[in-house]
Amino acid sequence: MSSVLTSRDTDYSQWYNDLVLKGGLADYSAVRGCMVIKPYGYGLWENMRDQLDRMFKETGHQNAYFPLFIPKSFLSKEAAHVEGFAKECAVVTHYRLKNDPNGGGVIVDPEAKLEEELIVRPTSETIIWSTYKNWVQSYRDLPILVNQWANVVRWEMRTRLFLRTAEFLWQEGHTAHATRQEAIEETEKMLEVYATFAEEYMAMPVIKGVKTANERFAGAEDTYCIEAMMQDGKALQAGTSHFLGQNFAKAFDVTFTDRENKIDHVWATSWGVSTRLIGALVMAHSDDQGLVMPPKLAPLQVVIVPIYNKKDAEASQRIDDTAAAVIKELKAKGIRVKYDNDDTTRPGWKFAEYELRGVPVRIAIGARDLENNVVEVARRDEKTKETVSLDGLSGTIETLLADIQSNMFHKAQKFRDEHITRVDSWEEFVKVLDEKGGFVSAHWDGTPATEDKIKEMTKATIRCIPLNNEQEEGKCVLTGNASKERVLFARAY
RNA sequence: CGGGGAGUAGCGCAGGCCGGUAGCGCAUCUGGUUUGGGACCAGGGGGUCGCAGGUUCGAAUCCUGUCUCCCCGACCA
Repeated sequence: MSSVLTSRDTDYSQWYNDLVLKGGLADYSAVRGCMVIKPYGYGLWENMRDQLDRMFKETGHQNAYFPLFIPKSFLSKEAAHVEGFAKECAVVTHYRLKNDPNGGGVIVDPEAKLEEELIVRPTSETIIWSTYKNWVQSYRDLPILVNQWANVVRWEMRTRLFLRTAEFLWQEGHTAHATRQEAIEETEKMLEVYATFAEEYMAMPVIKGVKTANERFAGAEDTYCIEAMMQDGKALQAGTSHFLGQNFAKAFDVTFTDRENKIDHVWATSWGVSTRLIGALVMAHSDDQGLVMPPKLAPLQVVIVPIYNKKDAEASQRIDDTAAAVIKELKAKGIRVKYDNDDTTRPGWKFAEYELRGVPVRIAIGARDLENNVVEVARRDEKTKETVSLDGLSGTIETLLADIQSNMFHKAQKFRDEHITRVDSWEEFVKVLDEKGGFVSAHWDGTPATEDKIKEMTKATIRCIPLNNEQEEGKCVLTGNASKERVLFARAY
């Protein structure tokens, strides 16, 4: 074995790194905190992006593009916003280099200092709302439903491949509305889009909820989120949708005249998901043999491996012919398939390699199979193999891919559900967090101070207050004060 | 920024305490045999030992400084 993975039990972090690196998703780069997304990882991102993009378009949004650079003064216009992002901004101060007169290569030209420094966007609310000001006069200019696919930079202290990098790819939707109600509906609608995407495409169950004040986006009135559960029992925020109220409209003076000829500030939302979803996908499904990709997003859904026999050229030809016919049928059904007839690696090597890469279905074809009009079909999720007739094979594979997709979801859902624990005492709370992990459903007195205290004592935060949460009288797990509902705590990425 | 670990061939590592001019596995190249779970045989190529100073006749090895990366924590999507 040339590429052995660390097992999840041995070292979960190392297992994750091994998967990302050896599975061919990404590499470390020469720049601290920044990663190279390799073709296989980028192919996965393209599939995610394309599907999300379709869903955004279906809900009435259009794509646009705003600048990478934001004038420093813009960022400071919304108080909470600048507070939230100031500590992690990259700043452009100069616009020119020159040769070092002392012979030390190039240096920043001190004479090329910018009048106003530019921030590399950590998010685009400010540049976008400064623009929307010019787009909106009347209620007839609303709503604005715009999304952009972009890179952003947040100078994180500690980074992890895909989960937290200094630069990452994402989409950010920014919408403007005439009424509070409409903006809230938009926020909820996009949360629903994210939840559907996570569950139906990533096969990753999520809990929809609202963030507490502590965890809210800087500048939002309400932050909605989808929270997922990883295999090590830690929670991961997979997407957020913010109701921004009139905060940014006020900061950038974006007003409109309504039907009653009254002037009001515009109501806003923003929502985003990032390449972090790739990290979520990896940690939600993969195993000690490597990645496990959900068929709907897998860059490669089916790989066909020929089992040649050099002494029988005629049989090898029949294998190639059969594979060609199978590929034609699969492609006709829109299935992403590859024929790996590279004769420099042997079948066993290929089997291991495609398992590491998480290709959902593998078909092996040898001379022996052809004599019986069958092939060997292996599924990655359950690591099982069976002999399947060549007749109607593409239909069989199509059904199998759908079955894998649904099996992966149900497996992840079962795991997630088993990792939601209701607790009613502090002892239990700490015990469950330490010994079992996962979400802990407990009463909380509703104060930020209590949440902070709990975080300090246990490193657990409130991941969300689930939507449509059951109302139930109870006592705060820490303070014993009255509480009307349970919230979900967890240690999180 | 604190705590831990590591920089020696493309990858993974040994050598270091006891200084003498670098080795193993995998990968790679050539030829051959092979192909149903990471093949085998034979031959070959590849390294200013992270960087900079110092000690010494001589430094991967000792000393000083410095840089980088990974893991854990504080900050966060």
